Amino acid sequence: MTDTITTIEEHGAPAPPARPRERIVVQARDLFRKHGIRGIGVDAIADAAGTNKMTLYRHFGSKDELVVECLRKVAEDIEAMWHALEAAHPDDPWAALDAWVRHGAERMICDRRGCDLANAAVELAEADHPARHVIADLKTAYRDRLADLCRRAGARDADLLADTLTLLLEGARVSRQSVGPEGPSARFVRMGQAIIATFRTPAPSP
Amino acid sequence: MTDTITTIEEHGAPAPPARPRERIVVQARDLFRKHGIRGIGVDAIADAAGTNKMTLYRHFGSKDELVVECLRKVAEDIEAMWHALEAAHPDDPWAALDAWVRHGAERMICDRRGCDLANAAVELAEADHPARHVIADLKTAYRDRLADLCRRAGARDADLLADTLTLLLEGARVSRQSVGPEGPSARFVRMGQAIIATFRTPAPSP
DNA sequence: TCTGCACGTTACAGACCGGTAACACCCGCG
DNA sequence: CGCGGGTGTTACCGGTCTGTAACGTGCAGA
Repeated sequence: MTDTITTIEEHGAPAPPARPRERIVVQARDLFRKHGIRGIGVDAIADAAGTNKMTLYRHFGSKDELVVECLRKVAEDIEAMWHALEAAHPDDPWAALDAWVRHGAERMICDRRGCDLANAAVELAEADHPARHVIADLKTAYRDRLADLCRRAGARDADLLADTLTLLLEGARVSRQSVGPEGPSARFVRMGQAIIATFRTPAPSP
Repeated sequence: MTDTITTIEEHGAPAPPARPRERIVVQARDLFRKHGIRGIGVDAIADAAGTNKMTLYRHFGSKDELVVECLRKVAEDIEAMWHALEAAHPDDPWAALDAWVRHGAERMICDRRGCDLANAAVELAEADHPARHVIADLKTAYRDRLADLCRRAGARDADLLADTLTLLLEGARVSRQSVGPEGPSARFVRMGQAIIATFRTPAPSP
């Protein structure tokens, strides 16, 4: 019985996960994020995961498959975020919307790079890349979920509000990569809250 | 006196420009846009420009230099857009703002890929890439120009309006690459006009 | 103890990339 | 006519990339 296994088994898995497959995905997500998908090679990913290229290719038939798997993991994180958000504000959709805005801003603070999904869409220019369907599906699901929240809140035009907030966040995250955190994205929270307030009143203009 | 030169001299330069340097830049912009900067090689660019890699390297010391030159050309187009916009609405900033929104939407219709500057910022993940300064400067200049227009129009909070519109357009162009033209970006004009209207009234809420 | 399976290691293939060297060519200009 | 600069051509270098082959190893479970 080696130490490596006992230590892992003892306290969950806070450090590197035991199985090579998970370690690869974790490291791949990190490195794709830092260097871009085209900017890092599978060899470096396997190395960072403490394994080797051969094992990587035994789990993922190609680099593209690994990319898709990483995007799916991103989706899981997003799903968890939604659950936490709705659990924190079960009966107050407006508060949930406000929390969504603030949460979006918080995520931006730590990250120099923006949204993994959007970045991948930009980087993988080929129109038939296998990741593109995944990206489109996830982004659409995200918007629909936000629209559902707006609808439950009784916003004036829930779909338009959801679309506006979606573009605002998307823009903030990409703007950060162009001009940094001091640019227009710095006032994302104020914008979001102001726009939400606009959609809260029944009908201001005739 | 050869034909090639006379024809060019006669009717401006609608077809391929005469000099290899310009042809290279034109083709590079097109191919960078279609395949991404990392997705196309200098050899293919030189080929598309009807010349060869050696000539390309005689004009541009490196691929990065060519990238920077292309971004500068993008800036020239943006400059021309601003001139046209302000010339069309010399004394009506609100109309100019509205035209800006509609023009932004028009540019999106034809383009599957979004903003060259933002795409480059996403793709060139290295923090010290020579193109990053160019991108940041141009994006900042763009925002400042929009803010100036908002200020001249007498908007309630000109800077916040400019930032909001900037993020909205940025988001629309990147969203298109994720979910296509039927996504949230489809209603960019409505959003922009609604937001501008909000900033036009003196102060709606106490 | 034996067997099977996941994993590690090394080496390699084949392609593409950015960038350079050397040389031939053509054409305008003096 | 000769000259020089911009251009075309070919070949090449060294590196990196994705992906594969072949073989060795160590552990787990029967």
